[in-house]
Amino acid sequence: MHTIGKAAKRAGLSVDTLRYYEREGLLPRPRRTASSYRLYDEAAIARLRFINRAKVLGFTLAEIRELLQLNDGGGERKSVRLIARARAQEIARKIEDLRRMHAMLEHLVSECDGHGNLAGCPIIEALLGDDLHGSSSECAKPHHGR
Amino acid sequence: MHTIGKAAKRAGLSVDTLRYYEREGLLPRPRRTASSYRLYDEAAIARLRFINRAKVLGFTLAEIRELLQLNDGGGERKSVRLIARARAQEIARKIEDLRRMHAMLEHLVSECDGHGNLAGCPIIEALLGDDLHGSSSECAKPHHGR
DNA sequence: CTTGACTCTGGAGTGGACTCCAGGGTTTAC
DNA sequence: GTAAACCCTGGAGTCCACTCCAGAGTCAAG
Repeated sequence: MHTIGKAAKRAGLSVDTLRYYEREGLLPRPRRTASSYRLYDEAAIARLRFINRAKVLGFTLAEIRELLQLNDGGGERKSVRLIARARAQEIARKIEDLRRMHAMLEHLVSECDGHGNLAGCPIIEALLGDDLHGSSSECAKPHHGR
Repeated sequence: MHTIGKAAKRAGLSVDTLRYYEREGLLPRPRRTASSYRLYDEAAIARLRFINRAKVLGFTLAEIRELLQLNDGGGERKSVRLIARARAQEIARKIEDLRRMHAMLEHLVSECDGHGNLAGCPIIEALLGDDLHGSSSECAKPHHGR
């Protein structure tokens, strides 16, 4: 049994974060000592690690809560798979957005020799003008959310 | 000369956003009518478009302010180029992070047939277990910032 | 017995980029 | 003339995932 500080250390999180997760319903209310110190067992720490891993994969806390509820309530694989797939698709979209941005920036940087004042600087020109990357218009606003 | 609503529409922003940008110093204080309605000319609208384009490229408002100040103050190409390059590098890093996440998720999803209850679901297993993607350990936390 | 490290609670603050509100005044269309 | 649609200001609220705080209690080492 670990007090909050040790549990936090073992899970790689901060004490405040553990209490926050508890408030947010990602962790069940833990057992307490007589002096109302929280006590965490190995299962609780495994749960914290689960949360951490899912965060690394880019899940939001809301999704993680969903995953945990599925797990706690004996949900179905189908649901978990769906969440993971949605996440993967969102990430793929985001990557596409970023790749477009990156291409435009690289293009602009490559066109700019970095000498002289701003008059005629291709980067500024591009920002001022009507076209951002030469000609075509597949330049959409990035998708929002996360 | 446009009042704020029309200027906002032409720039593809909201009225509130225009006032916000003014407060934040991205826009100079505009001329006013006798009844203190803001008036925007074409130059102001061009500036708004500039801001919008830069946002599409993923610049933060702070960077955009910097870019605008450079432009207003007759800065040097070198500085602009530097900002753009830094931005491009950040984006490249972010793309790498997302790619890693995506690969892991896709792997997990492909391993899950989507049938049955959660016992033995590879996605849940991966989140619970000690390894996230088979074996190696190149799975770092995503870089933070933006 | 004291010091320092730990824990508790409830609540406030952070940042980035807005977005919304109340409580007014103004302009335009019919 | 009146209703709708616009504009003004200052300030508060939003989202997310924390992070920090004050003020108080508890525990382990020396």
